[in-house]
Amino acid sequence: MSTPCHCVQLRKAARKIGAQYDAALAPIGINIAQFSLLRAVERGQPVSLTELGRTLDLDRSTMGRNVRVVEKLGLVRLDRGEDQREAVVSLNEHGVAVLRLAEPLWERCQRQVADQLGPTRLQLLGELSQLF
Amino acid sequence: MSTPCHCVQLRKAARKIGAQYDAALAPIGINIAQFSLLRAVERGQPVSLTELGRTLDLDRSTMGRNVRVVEKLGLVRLDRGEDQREAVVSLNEHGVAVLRLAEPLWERCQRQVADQLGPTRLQLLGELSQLF
DNA sequence: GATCGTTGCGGGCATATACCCCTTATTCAT
DNA sequence: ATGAATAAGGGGTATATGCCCGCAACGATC
Repeated sequence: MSTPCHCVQLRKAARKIGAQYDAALAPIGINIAQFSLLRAVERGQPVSLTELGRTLDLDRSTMGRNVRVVEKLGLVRLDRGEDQREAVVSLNEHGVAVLRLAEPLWERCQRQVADQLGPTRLQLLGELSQLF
Repeated sequence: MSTPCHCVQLRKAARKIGAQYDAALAPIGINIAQFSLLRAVERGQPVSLTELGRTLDLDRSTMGRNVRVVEKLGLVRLDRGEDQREAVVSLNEHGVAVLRLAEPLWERCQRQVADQLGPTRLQLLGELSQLF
């Protein structure tokens, strides 16, 4: 019979786990994609959209849109870089505050997921993301 | 320092693998989500949107939209069920033909991905999707 | 048979994601 | 120095996905 599609399996797992993280972060009004973005901004700030895209391995245009969302939430500032083509992103105070509030929620969820999966399968995730 | 987020890792892997399947299926004009949907329709036809959503573990409204896409591609037929509330989906001839064409492309990609991952990680991936 | 709770869909809204094309800015080779 | 190639963004388009709300149909109960 038909083997399950590896891709479909992976997407399903990603959806389910994503929903867990989203629920964990919901109390402060951000989701896991936004949390991940804010962390990347904090690590690199001020950082261009292209650079962010490289870091998070997302399309440049996707970055532009995702950044616009957190900008609308009032969490980041967008400026022009020295290179006049670049749009550089940094956290504003609100963004920093939200990130600090989010971190413990994220950590708790991260631990729960780790428990759900167990060490072997958890290691798989790291290996998978390395492979690509 | 900051541990990588399990969710972000998973999403990244899913994006990357998804892109491989999408590229493999591109010659016949469908993507992996649509392929997966067409297979589910064939297995269950005629099948209601709610039932499909349960099978694929997707939100009902998502199913409605995804089905509309393959309908626009001319691959499925939508009818009313006996229960007048139900919209039931079946493949039309074109849908069957496309599915038959897609299968070998999908299988090749599936094998390539399996090789990339190796048996151990592949097994873990199966376990992972079972967890949900 | 009228009513009420349940179920199935569709539409609205929002986000994440990718691709393509266009404009503008920078860089590089001649 | 100048013209070509390249890089950064922005906007358009499209799909996948989820939540919420409202409408319509169904079924059980009175």
